[in-house]
Parts: sequence; structure tokens; C-alpha cells
Amino acid sequence: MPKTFYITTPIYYVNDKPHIGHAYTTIACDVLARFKRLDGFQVKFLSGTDEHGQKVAKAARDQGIEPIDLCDRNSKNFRDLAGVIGASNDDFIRTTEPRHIAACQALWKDLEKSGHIYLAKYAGWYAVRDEAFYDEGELTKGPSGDKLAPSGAPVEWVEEESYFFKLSAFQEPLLKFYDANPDFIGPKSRFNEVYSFVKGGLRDLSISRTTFSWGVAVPGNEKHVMYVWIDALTNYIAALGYPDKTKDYAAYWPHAMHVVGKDIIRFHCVYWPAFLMAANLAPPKRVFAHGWWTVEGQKMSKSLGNAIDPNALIEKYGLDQIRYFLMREIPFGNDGDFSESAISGRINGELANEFGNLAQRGLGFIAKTLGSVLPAPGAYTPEDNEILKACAELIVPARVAMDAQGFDKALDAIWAVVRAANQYVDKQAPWALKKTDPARMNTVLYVMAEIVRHLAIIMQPFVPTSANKMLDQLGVAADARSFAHLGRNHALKGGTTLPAPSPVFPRYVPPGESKPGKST
RNA sequence: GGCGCGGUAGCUCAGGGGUAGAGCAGCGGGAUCAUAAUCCGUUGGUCGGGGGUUCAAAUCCCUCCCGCGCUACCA
Repeated sequence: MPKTFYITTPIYYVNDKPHIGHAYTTIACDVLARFKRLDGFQVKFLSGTDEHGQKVAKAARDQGIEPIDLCDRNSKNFRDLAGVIGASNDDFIRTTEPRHIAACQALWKDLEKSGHIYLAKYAGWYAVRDEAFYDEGELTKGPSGDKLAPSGAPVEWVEEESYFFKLSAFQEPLLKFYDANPDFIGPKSRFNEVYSFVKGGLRDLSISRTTFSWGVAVPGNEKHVMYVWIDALTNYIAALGYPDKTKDYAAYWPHAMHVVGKDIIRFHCVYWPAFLMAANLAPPKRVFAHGWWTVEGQKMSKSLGNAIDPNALIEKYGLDQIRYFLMREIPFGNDGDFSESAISGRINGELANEFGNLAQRGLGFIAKTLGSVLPAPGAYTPEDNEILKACAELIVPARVAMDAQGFDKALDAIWAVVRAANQYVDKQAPWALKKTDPARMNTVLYVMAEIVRHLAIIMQPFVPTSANKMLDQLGVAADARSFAHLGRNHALKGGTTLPAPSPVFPRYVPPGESKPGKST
């Protein structure tokens, strides 16, 4: 039975417009999914949209359309985004789908059966203007002595019948679970946050509403719809066929990983495992919370109007370039800044100059000097063996880094080899050997081709289109590009005629500059 | 307020008791296969301030200053 891996993005709220943050999350998942597939895992990669709630109902009403029509339209934006960024997701779930609704209701019944749901009153200070409840402590006194929300909106005491989940019963089980699974949450700092949050005590959770109806009906009490968390989180197991626990659920759930933005970590690391435990199901294997991107040092916001449209970004810099930048620039989990100078520095300094040019100088040489026929190597020197060994063994640290979602660390390791490869070429100087020792030149050129083959194979998850273009130029068969093909057993065959090479990573030239500026 | 994380070269950051490191930027040089790319060398830091422990502190302890995160129902 093959090793399996299940990776999910959050479901994106249909009221949102897709922006770079959504693209970032999905790209990270995609890189992981591709890496695992190439590493021999049977992977299921899920994305989707969250389509219920009062806001969606209201937006539809405002536009004079049915909620489902609004959802159909906006869900497509996210499905399209996945295509635009090259996501290899195997499935795309919508919370309005029958399979999802069935899963929510099944989970609800399980929770009810195990005695973790009860009916009571949800009461609190509600600000109609903000559509939000506030804590007593958050309120301020207005000039006439009335209570005001932090936003200045007047609040009123509201009581509403609601189902509650006995979250308070899970403080100890959760702490025990965290203790036993220190890798449940990444990065570590988030683990500590969640841990101390739970340690501070848990209150029961209101999980239904009666004030709107655009949601999953509570089984047996149609007045209620489920309120966000049970609805939204259940998508992860709905897509595995839950409540059927035999097929995909059995195969994938034990190896589930959720990638989320840091804003929704509590729901994934506290509520979700609690729900699952309450239903006698296992929590996911790991949740990783990533950070936010600023733009030229400024927060992305609607009011500033500087939210980046992924389409425009990809148009401008190229898809693989964006994917590479997002994975390379910062440790996953940290916040980052998206700036023209940073991205052009990465594109030109690393992709074009160091990696792309490495391939081009080797393949171009073979094309010009040897009529595109890949030479057969002679005996290897210690230098040859050293660089080839580094290439073949690169997968080891890369795997370790990727298993911890350390994209930047993996790329660090890869780039150490890219740099060593350029040093190797300079030291061997095949252009000089051309006159003095053609046989040795052939060996060096062959080694260069092997270096590029290894690097391209391992770079596929990050820059799939470009890496595969390189492999095309090396004449590597489509079914010989997995990590199992690294190493000498699958080395290129001398004597093969290679297609005409052309640069794979073009330099980025800022608008207004006619000549490519030096590495900016 | 409480809890936690961080303040190291111009920039981004690694290191975490024994004579300060990387990448980028800067400066100098070499090479010419290549997308004028690459390669070699190199300038640059009182490791936030103060105090303490120690033969020895960027590293441990105390304290102060500054920045950030979390402190429940907002996807």
C-alpha cells in the first residue's frame, strides 16, 4: 500500500475577492502536494469555498439574487485562481454541496449522540451596526451612560436560543493531545500560543443560529442552522467521504495536514480537534499557520486599495517566478514583505543568473560545440564525483525541510548546490578544455547536464513549468522525473541528441528600463 | 495588565559560554561557455542600554528601553 498524504487549503469565503494571500496559501499547499507526489506518496490535495452565513445571504439580497447564484459566481473565482497559480488540487469542495451538508449533519448527530451538544440561550451584547457580539469588558460608556461597542456602535442585550458544544470538557484532553503531539502545530510559536490559550480555560461554544437560514440545517430542529465552525471545518472530512469511514477517509485522514492563515489557527487547533475527539474521530496530523504579506512595507487593506490581484502579478513577473519568490523569501510562518526590489532580486539574481544561466551555459555549449549531441562521460575526477554526489543527496535535506514546511530551508539547500555547480563549471572551464582535452570537456559537459537534471527534478514542486521545460531540453522522459530517478541509476544516456536549448528563466526588466539592470 | 517572541554588518537574517557568520548591496580582480550571466578576493558590527555570574558572555541571570504576537465565538 502506497504512503499517503492529505493536504488542504482553508475553504475561502465566497464574499472575498481572491488576493495574494489566498494565492500564497494555495501555492504553499501545491508545492507540498507536488513534492510528496514526486517523492512517491499518493496525495490528495483539497481546496474549496465556504459559502454559508449571514454575510453571503445579505450580499445576495443586496444584489437581488439568490444566495446560491452568488455562491456559484464567486466560488468560480477561487476555482479559477487555483488554475491560474498552477494548483494541482485533486478536489474542490463547496460547502453548499450535498456531500458537505450530509457530512455536517452526520457529524452533528455524532456529537449529539455522544452528549456533547446541548440547547441553551446564547446571550450577549450585540451591536446591530457591526453585526457582532462584544464582551462586557470591551464596552465603553457613552455620553448618556449607555453602553457602546469599541467601534462606537450602540449595543443591546440579546438572547437567542442556540445549541452549544461542550468545549469546556476538552481542556484536559486537548492539553494531553498537544503534549503527546508536539508537532501538531507549526510553527512552534503558534503551538505555544494555542497551548497557553487552552491552558487558560475553555468556554462552551455556540454552534447554531436562528437569525438567518443560509446554512446547514440542524438535524431535527430546522429552526437552527449550524454556525460557522462545524459547517466550515467539516469540509476536510466531507471531501474524504465522511460519514463513510472506509475508503478515502481511512486512507488519507491519518496523514492529514491543514495549511491555514494565522488568523484561523484557533479554529483549526482547538475547536476542530475537540469536535473530532467528541465524535470519536482522530484529529488531523498537523496544522501549519502561515503569516501575512505586506506590500512595499504597507499592510494590504481595502481602504488602501493595495491588495494585489494574483492575475496581474503573474502577468507581470511570471507564475513560476511568483511561486519561487513566495516560497523562497521568508521562512514559512513568518510575515513577509512583497516589494519590487525583493522580487526582482530573487528572479534575476537567483532564477535567471544562477539557476537558469547554469542550465543555459551547459546546454548551449553542448548545442554549439557538439551539435546538440549529449556526450558520453569518461572517467570521473574527484570533483565530478563530489558535485554529482551533492546533487544526488540533495533530496535528503530537502525532504527534512519540506516535512517541516521549511520551504526556504529546502531552497537554501538546493541553492548551495546551484552555487557549487557554478563554481564547478568555472573551475573545470570546459571552454578551455575544448582545445586542450576534448575528451575531458565531454565529461564535464555531461556532468553539467546531470547537475541540471537533478536540480530541475527537485525544483519541480516550486517552479513546475520551468523545471519541466529544462527536463524537456535534457530529453528526460516524462515518466523519469520523480525523485526516484535521482542518482546515477537513471543518469542521462550519452549519444542522445538534445532539442535546441533556450533560456528558461528570463531576466525581469522593470518597466521603463530598456536594458536589463544589473541584478535589480 | 498577563503570557510569549524578538532587538547581531547598509538590508534580510543565522549563531547561542571560549578570539563575530551567511545571502544581498558596496569595493577590487579574474574568466569569456552563458540570459553582461559566472568565479575569486574584500570593506563593514562597542551582537538594544545598564548591572551581575564566570578564567571567559552575542550566548546564562537581573533590570530598563524598543518592536511584535496571543489574551474566544470577525471567513
